[in-house]
Amino acid sequence: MSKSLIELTPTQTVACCSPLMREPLSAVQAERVAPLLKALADPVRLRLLSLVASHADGEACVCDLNDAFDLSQPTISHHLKVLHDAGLLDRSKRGVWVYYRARNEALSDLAAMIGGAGA
Amino acid sequence: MSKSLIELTPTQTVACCSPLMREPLSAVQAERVAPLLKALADPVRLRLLSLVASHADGEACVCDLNDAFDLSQPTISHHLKVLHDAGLLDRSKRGVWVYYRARNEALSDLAAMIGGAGA
DNA sequence: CTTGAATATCGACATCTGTGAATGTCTTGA
DNA sequence: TCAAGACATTCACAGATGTCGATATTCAAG
Repeated sequence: MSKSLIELTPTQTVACCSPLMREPLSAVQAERVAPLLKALADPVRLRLLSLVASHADGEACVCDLNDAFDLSQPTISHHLKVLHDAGLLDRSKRGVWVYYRARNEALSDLAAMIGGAGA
Repeated sequence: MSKSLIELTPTQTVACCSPLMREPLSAVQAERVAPLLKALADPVRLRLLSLVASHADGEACVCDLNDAFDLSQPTISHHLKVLHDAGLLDRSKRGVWVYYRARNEALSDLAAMIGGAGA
């Protein structure tokens, strides 16, 4: 797991719980983490991310994603962009089709910082 | 850990990764999880929650929290209410003072469902 | 080069959200 | 009973967000 979201302090070595509950988040840290949560904090985006992440090859074509919702194509495109801009989805274009892939590292980092360990 | 956020399926027994990446979230599940993330998805609330969670006795007085921010008292009160309504903070009044306590279970449930296991 | 299909971008709109000033509600102490 | 302090609620407002229709962009096929 990468250590990008939170700078590790010496105390970390005696990890007892997630960074969130170990010591107060600095304003800077909070400003860095909040956008990721904001990107996740929407029912449609949660389902989109889950659809992509749980898909066979770990990636999914936008054409498939569009059909899974009762929303317009631009709206789905918008949500995918939000997830991509937040660093939660990777994008790759092959021919006319665009495939998105979940960035598992980003997800587990986020999970670790929220409620990590056994806490 | 409680199992409130996501109903467990038979597949769960062969857990390989978080619910989010194991299989597509249903619309109902997404609608249930999103509000929690929404409550967390704000820099001020992240710091508030972290302040409370990492505080000595696991709880903190509003009077202390107010001083930690350059925001008006009503604004802090509002954010605390959002966290409380989402089920992330417990509230207890003792005398004139109000103490908030982090609901660790809610946090670890959330973490588990986002990026859980080793994924 | 033109057509058609797959995505993205733009413009507009209603709704939601973060914030502060003013005010209300409790509770303690005099 | 009154005054003062701790916290919540209400009101108002600027800015962000989700959505769609229309349009632009990119690519493959013919």
